[in-house]
Amino acid sequence: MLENLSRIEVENPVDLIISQIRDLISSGKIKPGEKLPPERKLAEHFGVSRNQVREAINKLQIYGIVKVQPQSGTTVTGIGIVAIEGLITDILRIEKTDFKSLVDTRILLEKEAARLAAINRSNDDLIKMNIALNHYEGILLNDGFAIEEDLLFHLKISEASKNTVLRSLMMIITPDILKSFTNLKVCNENTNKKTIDEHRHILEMISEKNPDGAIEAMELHLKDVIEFSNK
Amino acid sequence: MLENLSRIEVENPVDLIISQIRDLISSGKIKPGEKLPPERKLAEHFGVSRNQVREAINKLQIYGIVKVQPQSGTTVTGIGIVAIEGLITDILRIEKTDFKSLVDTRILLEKEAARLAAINRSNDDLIKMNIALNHYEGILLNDGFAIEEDLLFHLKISEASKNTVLRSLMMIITPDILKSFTNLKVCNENTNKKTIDEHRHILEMISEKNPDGAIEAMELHLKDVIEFSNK
DNA sequence: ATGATATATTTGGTCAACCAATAATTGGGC
DNA sequence: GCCCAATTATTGGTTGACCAAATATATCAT
Repeated sequence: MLENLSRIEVENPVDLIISQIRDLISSGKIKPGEKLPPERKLAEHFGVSRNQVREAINKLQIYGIVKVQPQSGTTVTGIGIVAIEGLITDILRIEKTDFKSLVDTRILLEKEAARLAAINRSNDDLIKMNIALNHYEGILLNDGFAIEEDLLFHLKISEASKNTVLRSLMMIITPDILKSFTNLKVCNENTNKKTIDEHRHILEMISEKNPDGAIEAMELHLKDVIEFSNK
Repeated sequence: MLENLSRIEVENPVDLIISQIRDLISSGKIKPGEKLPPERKLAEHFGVSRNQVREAINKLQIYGIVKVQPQSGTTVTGIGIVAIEGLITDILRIEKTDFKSLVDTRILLEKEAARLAAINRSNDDLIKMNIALNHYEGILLNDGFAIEEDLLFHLKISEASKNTVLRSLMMIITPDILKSFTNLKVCNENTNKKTIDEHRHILEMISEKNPDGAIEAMELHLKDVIEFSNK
């Protein structure tokens, strides 16, 4: 009964440090290409432990804002100035990404993935997609919902597209899609039979190496989601 | 003279630990929702320090594979099973992204961004894009190259599209684009005047709220890059 | 004065010990 | 026998000290 009360969200000290460093960069005190102050100085300046500074720098490194060179220093990447423009704040409150943006972008990627898969798929890809699809159907008919397995099938399509970047991007947004769908309860039980047919149709088009047909099939499949996101 | 010799790339121990944990999950020894063994046990089992395990878990957390609960334990999230399928291996060899995939995907995103920007751009967006464009031209005419500023202009377009996810994805691939361009020396000085005109044309189309025109202009602008990636 | 070499300092990386909050256990009271 | 509180053990978080490599400085021979 208590889990729906507003959760007291204590601001993570590491995120605060990230913000501080972000300010250092965006205010122009440190320009791209220049070195960040050493971890010890930063720790002293912010009045925190060095490990927390290290953790913050680690995150910044993962996002590509800075590059650490062992035994030398941490430099602000040239692209940092690009990412700083808004990426970090996005990461800190990633839940604010609106649902429509997510769906629209997903559709953009999915259609292209289906098109490329129809062109580039190997026989091995076909087998893998089939396995994923059968697995999805099995779970769906038993439990009534199988969002994860659904998305897994879609990921196999992006794999078959042979475009590694497209696939990576699909993987990046997949968790968010899953989260949103679960939260908003998009899945609808009485559409199960329909979605299975749609999936089979997509796979068929890819199998036949029909790019336009694949796009069309994917468009049809995602139509419900589009409508849901538009309301 | 030595800096171009093949650098001996020692596999990062933290990445190795990530692989190990990935295996623990994907092999089914730990299922979504279940707890990961405590950090101390993992450290002992892998024969490494606890800090390294913590760092690995940190990364997994950033990518949403696991969720750490202080003083309680680290649980594998539901989405893990999807992400585990390949996301981690992507993290480990992110540099293997091939150039063609990168360019193709970029074009897909850029065209959609231009289209949406032509529909959704505010007057404020126009001002920002203009500033970015002028800044780009200034640097270009002085130094002869301004890839970063170029990409900054493109990012402003994705901002004007008002699709936050699309913008985030653009930001994610931007560093890789920059890296590839620098490595392959795609930029060509005698095309400077041309690219400036192309940029102005794109901005014009967005300003006029002409989606199709914006797509076309962007296509034209990226034509050189497409040709370069196809050879 | 200049150059190379040896030393000292600074750097990020690593580690083991400690802290506070939580979960599990145990003991007592009803 | 059952339930609740006090205690103990376990958890992730934090800290300061130490390490090896890279850099800056000083020293000395030329």
